[in-house]
Amino acid sequence: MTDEPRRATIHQVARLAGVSHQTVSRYLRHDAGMKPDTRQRVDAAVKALDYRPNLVARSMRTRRTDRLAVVLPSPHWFPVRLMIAASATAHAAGYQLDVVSAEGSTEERIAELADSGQVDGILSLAPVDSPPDTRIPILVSGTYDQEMHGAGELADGSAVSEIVEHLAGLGHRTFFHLAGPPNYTSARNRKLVYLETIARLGLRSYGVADTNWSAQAGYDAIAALPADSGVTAIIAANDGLAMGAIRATTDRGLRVPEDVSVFGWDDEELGRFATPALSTVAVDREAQGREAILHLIATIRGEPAPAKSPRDLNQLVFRESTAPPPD
Amino acid sequence: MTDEPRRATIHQVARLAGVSHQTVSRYLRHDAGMKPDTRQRVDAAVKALDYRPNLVARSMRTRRTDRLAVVLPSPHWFPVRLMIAASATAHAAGYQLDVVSAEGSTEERIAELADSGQVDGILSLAPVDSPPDTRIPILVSGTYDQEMHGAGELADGSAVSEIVEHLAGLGHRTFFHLAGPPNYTSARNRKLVYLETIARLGLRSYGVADTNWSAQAGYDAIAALPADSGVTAIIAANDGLAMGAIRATTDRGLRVPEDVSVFGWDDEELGRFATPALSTVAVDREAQGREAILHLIATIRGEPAPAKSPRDLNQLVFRESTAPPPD
DNA sequence: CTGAAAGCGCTTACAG
DNA sequence: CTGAAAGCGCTTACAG
Repeated sequence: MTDEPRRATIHQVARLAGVSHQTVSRYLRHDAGMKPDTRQRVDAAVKALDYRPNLVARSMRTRRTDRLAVVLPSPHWFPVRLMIAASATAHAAGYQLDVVSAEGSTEERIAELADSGQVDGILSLAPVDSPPDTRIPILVSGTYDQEMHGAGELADGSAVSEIVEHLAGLGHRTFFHLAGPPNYTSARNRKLVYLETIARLGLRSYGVADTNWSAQAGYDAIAALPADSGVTAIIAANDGLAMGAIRATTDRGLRVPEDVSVFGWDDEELGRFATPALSTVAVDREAQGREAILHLIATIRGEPAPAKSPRDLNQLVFRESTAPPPD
Repeated sequence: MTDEPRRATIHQVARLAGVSHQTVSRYLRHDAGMKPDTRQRVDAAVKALDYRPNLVARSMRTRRTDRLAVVLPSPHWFPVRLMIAASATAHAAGYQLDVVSAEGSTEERIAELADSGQVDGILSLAPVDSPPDTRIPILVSGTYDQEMHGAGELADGSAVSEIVEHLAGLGHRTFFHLAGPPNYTSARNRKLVYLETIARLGLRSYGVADTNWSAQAGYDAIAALPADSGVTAIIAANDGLAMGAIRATTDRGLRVPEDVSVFGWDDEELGRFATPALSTVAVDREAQGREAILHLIATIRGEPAPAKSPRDLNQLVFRESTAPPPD
C-alpha cells in the first residue's frame, strides 16, 4: 500500500544470487539446463525477495500476454454460465480472461483492444459487421453460431419451430410471441422462425411484442391483450418474460396451463421451482462458452479448429406451464 | 488476423508526419502547447496509418495501467448487478475493470496480480486474512462492509433480525433457517444473527440447514422436514433456496403463505413475478459496487474516501409469501 | 514549441 | 551452462 516497498526486479534477484539477470530469467522459464547449484541460489534469492515478475515488461518483450478478451454487447448484460465455462476453459489452457463491454462502436473497441497489445485474442459476443484487420485473432459469436449450426441456418431458430409444432400438436391455434429486443440477433432470428412456422403450419399469430428482456415487460404486454384475443399459447424469448406473462395471465383470472400455455427460454433456476414450473429451452451455455474459447485458442496457436459438440445446444424442456388448450 | 499488417508504431507516425516521435506522444496526450500546423500533420499521419498506441508499452513506462481488478471468491459465482455497477463506475473514472477468480490462495493471487504491474488497484470480493504488502491499494470487501456498517456490527446481520421480528409480530413461533454455505462470511453472519434473534425473542428454531446456494438444496431440506416439525416460518439465505422451499411446501400439500411463510434474499426478478410473489431482501448491489470502486479509486489517487450511501443497503420487501400462521 | 537521450523490466538470439 | 548486448514501444525530464 505504501510506495516504499517497490517490488524487487530481476536484477536485484540476480545480484543477490550472484548470477546474471538472464539466468534468473531462465529459472523463471523453468529452463531444464541449469546447474542444480545455480538453480538453488536463484531459488533462494527469489524467495528471499518475494520476487514476482512484472508481467507488463514480459509482455512488452514477448509480444504475448496470455490474456483473452470477451467483448460483451452491453454493460447491462452478462451471460454468467457461458462466462464461467469460458473462463475455466481459458485458465485450463493458461490464459486469463478479460471482460470488456462494447459501448459505442464494437468495431472500434475491438480494433483498439487488438492494437493495445493487452490481449492475444478476442471473442466478441457483440455483433460485428466487418471485423477490423488485426494482428490477433477475432472470433465473433455470430460467425461461430453460423459455423456451428451449419451455413444458412439461423442461430437458435430450430427450437422455436419445435415449440410451435409441439403446442400445435397439443391443439393450440392462436399464438402470441414475446420477442425481446429486436437489436439482438438471437431475438430477431427467433421472431423470424416464429412467424415462418406459424405461416407454414397455417396457424394464427395474434401478434408479436418487441419488448426488452424484463419480466415486467412480459407482464405489461400480456396485461394489455384484449379479453377476446383468443390467445392460448404464449412463446417468450426468455424466462423472465414468461414469468411476467404467467403472472399477468393469472392476475386476470385465467389459469396456466389450463387456459393459457406459456413457454420460456433459458431454463433459469427459479423458473424450474416456480408453480407452475416453466416449460422452457435449456441452452447449453457451458458448451457454448467452452467451444468458443477452444476455437479462439486454436486460432491463436495456428492449430485447426477443434471438433464441435455433436448434439444440439438447445433442448426443449416440458414442464407445467404448457398443456392442451381448453375446448 | 494475418501477421503482415503489424501495427504502426509511434516512430512510423512521426516519420510520416515529419516530426519526432515525442511530438506524436504529445499529440496523444492532447498537449495544449502544440502548433496547430504540427498537430494537424500528426493528426493526418495517425489517421493515415490507423495508429493506436500500444498500451503495454505505455504502462511499462508510466507504471500505470488504468486498470482495476476485482477478485472473485470462486469461478462459479458472479455478482452480476454489483459487477455491472462496478464496471460502469470504473469506466466513468477512466479505468477498465478486470475480473479474476481466486482459485487457491486468495492472498497469493492478489500478491501476484499486484506485482504483475497489470493493474493499479484491486477489489477483493473474496475473504483475505492478511492483505499482502503491495505497491498498489487493495480493498477487501469484508473490510469495506465493516467500515460501511460501523465497527463491530456484522455485515448483513440487521436484516435477518428484522425478518424474524416481523414474522414473530405476525404470530410465528417456530422457525427454520436455510443458511447457505458456511464458508461464506455473509451466510455465517446471517446464521449467527438468526440464532441470536430467536434466542433474544424467546422463539423456537426447529433447525438450521447449511446448504449450497441452489433451489434444489432448499427443496431437499424442506422436503426432509418431518410432518410434525411445527415450522411455520422459513427464512432462506437467497431467493433460489426460498423458491425451492416454497415448491417443497406446496408439493407436500401445504399452502404458502396460509400454512407456511417463506422469506427470501436478493430480490431476484423471477421471484417478483412468481406466485406467490417472494417476500425478500432487496440488496442495493449497485450501490455496493459503485461505492467499493469509488473507494478504491480514491485510495489510488491518494484522495480521502468518498462519502458512503446514507441509507441502509438492505431493504425488506414484503410480498405474498409471508402471512400470519394458521391458529 | 520541438528534439536527442535515457530508461521502464523483461527475453531473445548470440557468444563463449 | 552462463553472461554481455540489444531491443520491445512508449513517456519523461532535460535542452535548446
